[in-house]
Amino acid sequence: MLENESNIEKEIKMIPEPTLRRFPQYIHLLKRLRKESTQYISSTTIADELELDSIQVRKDLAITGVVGKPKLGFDIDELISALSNILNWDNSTDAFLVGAGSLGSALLGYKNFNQYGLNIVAAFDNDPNKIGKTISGIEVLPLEKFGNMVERMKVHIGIITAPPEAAQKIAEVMVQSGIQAIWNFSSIHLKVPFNIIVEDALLTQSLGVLTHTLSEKLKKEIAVLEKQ
Amino acid sequence: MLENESNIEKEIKMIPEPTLRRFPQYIHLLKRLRKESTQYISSTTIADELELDSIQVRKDLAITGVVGKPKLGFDIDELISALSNILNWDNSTDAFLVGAGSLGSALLGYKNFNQYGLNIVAAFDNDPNKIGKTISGIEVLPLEKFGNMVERMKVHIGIITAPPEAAQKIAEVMVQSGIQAIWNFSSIHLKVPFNIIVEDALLTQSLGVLTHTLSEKLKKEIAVLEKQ
DNA sequence: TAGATTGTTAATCGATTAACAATC
DNA sequence: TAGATTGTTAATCGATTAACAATC
Repeated sequence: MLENESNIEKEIKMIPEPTLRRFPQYIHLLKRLRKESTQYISSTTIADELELDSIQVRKDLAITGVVGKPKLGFDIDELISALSNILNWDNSTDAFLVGAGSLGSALLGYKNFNQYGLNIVAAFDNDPNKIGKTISGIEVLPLEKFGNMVERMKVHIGIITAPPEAAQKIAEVMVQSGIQAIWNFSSIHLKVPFNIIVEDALLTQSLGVLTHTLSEKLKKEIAVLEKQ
Repeated sequence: MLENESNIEKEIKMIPEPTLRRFPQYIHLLKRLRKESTQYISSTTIADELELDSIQVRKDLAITGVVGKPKLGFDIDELISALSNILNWDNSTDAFLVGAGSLGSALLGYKNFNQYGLNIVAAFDNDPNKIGKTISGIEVLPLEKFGNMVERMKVHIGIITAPPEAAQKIAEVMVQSGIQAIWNFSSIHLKVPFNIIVEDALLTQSLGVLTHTLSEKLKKEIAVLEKQ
């Protein structure tokens, strides 16, 4: 009972988003290291591998509640299970996907998501050419069935891989059906009630940073050449 | 000549990364609004649409050099072209993709990238079952040909959609071949020389935020129910 | 003109980094 | 023990937000 209360307390203070975003990186690295049968790892090693600051790593890991041993470091298995628990990657959560185009099909074929707590159980579209097709073992259903099935299967996560013009409407259908969290792969900003979680995959954001940084680099190189 | 100098000066001060990451969002919104034939838009409207702070929007837009008109706002077309120029989305940059699995195939099929300055011109893999296949009009070539073709076609961008075990080695091949920027879809952290640009797509990071936030939400709701 | 909006300088906030004592 | 490493408190840094003058 007491332990339970302190757990709730622990969860009340929100994890800073930058920290939360580093957690998956830690998990990936730790799982790789575990295969090499090392039992302990120091914050310095983690920092080196991920090109972070070791103080930052220690502060991040402090949030998990796992305590390290001076001179030894942290128990890798302990870290993996603590981090997985925080991200809820130790449970499998069902999700419905809407938009069975190329990106949607890719996600349906990406069985690795199961490793990260996500289980895509059904796909929907309103294109008659796609409805009825089976992609990676999952049949594409007509969008009209979405609402009923969300209720019946108590699904909480919706994934939008539809084109931008359709995305907002799909989000609204999802919210009305009782979806609580949306993973948005469309490039538009979705407007949903405050209590609905939206996480944007933001592929074009990432691409923008890449194309900008590269063009700056090339410009600088040309500038240097011209000076000579 | 003078103008040229001031241009170089302008580009020397780096754009803060959070700002840079909002630029694609602005472009998406502005393109959508332009279709509705509005010519001007205020920072307040942009902020409302994207759920940002209007002061932040003004500060971001100030970086583009586009000046707004009091009481009217900013010229949408001017903003689009200034932002596109900064991201280098008004040019088309060729890219090679390595890893013709499900995610790689999806990206090959995603013709929208052309709109964002990226043109995937060839795909590579070392799986004999995939080599020779044509995906969305692009033939999958053996990885051994990568180096030669990068040199011949002067390609600067490499995209990694291979499994994590293979990713680091592919990155090294890319660097040796003269690739300058890598768009990394694998979950591992790539180690490359300091002057090579790496941008991670970080799908699992995004997924981690989603699954964590949802589980916290559900926990809270259960806690509230139990109190009653 | 009055009022909406821009653009800039200053204040705040929160994350990162530094410093250092505690520990095995 | 000596030294590497943890964990915490304080300092720094940079982005966000506030305040307000300038402008059409």
